[in-house]
Amino acid sequence: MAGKVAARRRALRDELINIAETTIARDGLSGLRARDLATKAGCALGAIYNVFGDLNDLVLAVNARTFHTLGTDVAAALADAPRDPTDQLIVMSHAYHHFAATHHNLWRALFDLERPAGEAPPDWYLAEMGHLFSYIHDPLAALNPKMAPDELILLTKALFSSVHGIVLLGLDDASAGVRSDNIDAMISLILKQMTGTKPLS
Amino acid sequence: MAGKVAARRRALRDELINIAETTIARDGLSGLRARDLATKAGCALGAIYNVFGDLNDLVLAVNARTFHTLGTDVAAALADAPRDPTDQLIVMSHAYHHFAATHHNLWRALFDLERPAGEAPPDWYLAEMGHLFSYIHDPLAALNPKMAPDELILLTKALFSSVHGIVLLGLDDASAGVRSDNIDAMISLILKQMTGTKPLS
DNA sequence: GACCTAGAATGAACTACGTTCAATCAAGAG
DNA sequence: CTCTTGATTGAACGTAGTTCATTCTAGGTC
Repeated sequence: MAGKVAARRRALRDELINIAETTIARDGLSGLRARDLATKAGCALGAIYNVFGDLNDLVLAVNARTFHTLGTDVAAALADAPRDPTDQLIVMSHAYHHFAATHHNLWRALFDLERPAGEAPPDWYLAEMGHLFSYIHDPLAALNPKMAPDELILLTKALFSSVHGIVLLGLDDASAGVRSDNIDAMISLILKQMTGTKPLS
Repeated sequence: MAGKVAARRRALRDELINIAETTIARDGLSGLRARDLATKAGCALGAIYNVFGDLNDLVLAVNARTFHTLGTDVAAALADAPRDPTDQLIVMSHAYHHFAATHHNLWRALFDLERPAGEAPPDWYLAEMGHLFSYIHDPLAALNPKMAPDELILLTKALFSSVHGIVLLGLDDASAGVRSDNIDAMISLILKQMTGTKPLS
């Protein structure tokens, strides 16, 4: 039977990604150990390196999945959001926060995995990032019809980064024991200020 | 001579912090190696552990210094900034960006050093953070005289987090080879939008 | 079905860490 | 000078990721 080897390789690949995903979700990126992985997958230690160049490559595969799910979640939130652009931005940002909070370790792995200096991010990363940006871009364009395209792109990126920063530091506080139900409140506050809506008193 | 030992210990402590600082600045947090440290300091490997509990404690000491310098820089920028609150926020944010860009690895170490889960940040961290927040708080209070104190605190934190996020992702791009002179532009854009100033066309 | 071969699978071994601790050394008291 | 105490030392330990000589096996050939 031709292709049996290739099939096993693919099966092991998926298995390893699954195990790595649950391990990172439970113990964080630094909880991922090659030997544990091999034990859990029922394969030899070296087998991991037949399928992935190194553990970083494996984490990259997990990250691709995570990022895709994140994109799907945000898109779903946008789909049944109100027509109002400001509301759309808020709903998406809350979805981003919700994803980061419920998959904290997986979400952190997206940004904690250190890329070799000066190396470009993988294509799928840029593609998923592009999706997220386009979701944000359109409501912003509706809100600022007269803004120059260049500036609109800058604003899109700035707004994403802002929400990301709020979620990042907010969840950091949360994991240090500081109560932080107010991440959503901060997001709404910023977005309403930025889109010209008056705060709700 | 009493106290000679204690003096040597203090000297070694400072020496180790200095070496760790330049090492992290050059090679990043992950470039810090206990054996290199001992060699450079001309002391035994174990001597490090007479002075610091572990390498994390040493990095914490470096971070205290870094954070203090950061606070000083931002305060200096605020000192010779215009009276206009929006301008003050922009000038401080640019100073934050400038510090992060010129001391990238040291700045990253502030946030990359992983704290044991659920453990509170050290006091000096909270104190320095408090300083930064108070610098931001006052101009914001001037801009929003009618805002409730609670909401103002939330806005302060949200604004800091936003600028932090913009700088973080912007420098990430920069270190991946993407041109990013526009970090300052994004900061100004966000702050002007948020404080109600119309963008400069 | 027996044989052969390419390349996959294996896991002991290697390197590189942080950290420890039994052995060593030196400072100051008597 | 000797003794004692506690600082100092660095070889050794534990735990990582990664490698590669060896073993095994799938699948083609006669």
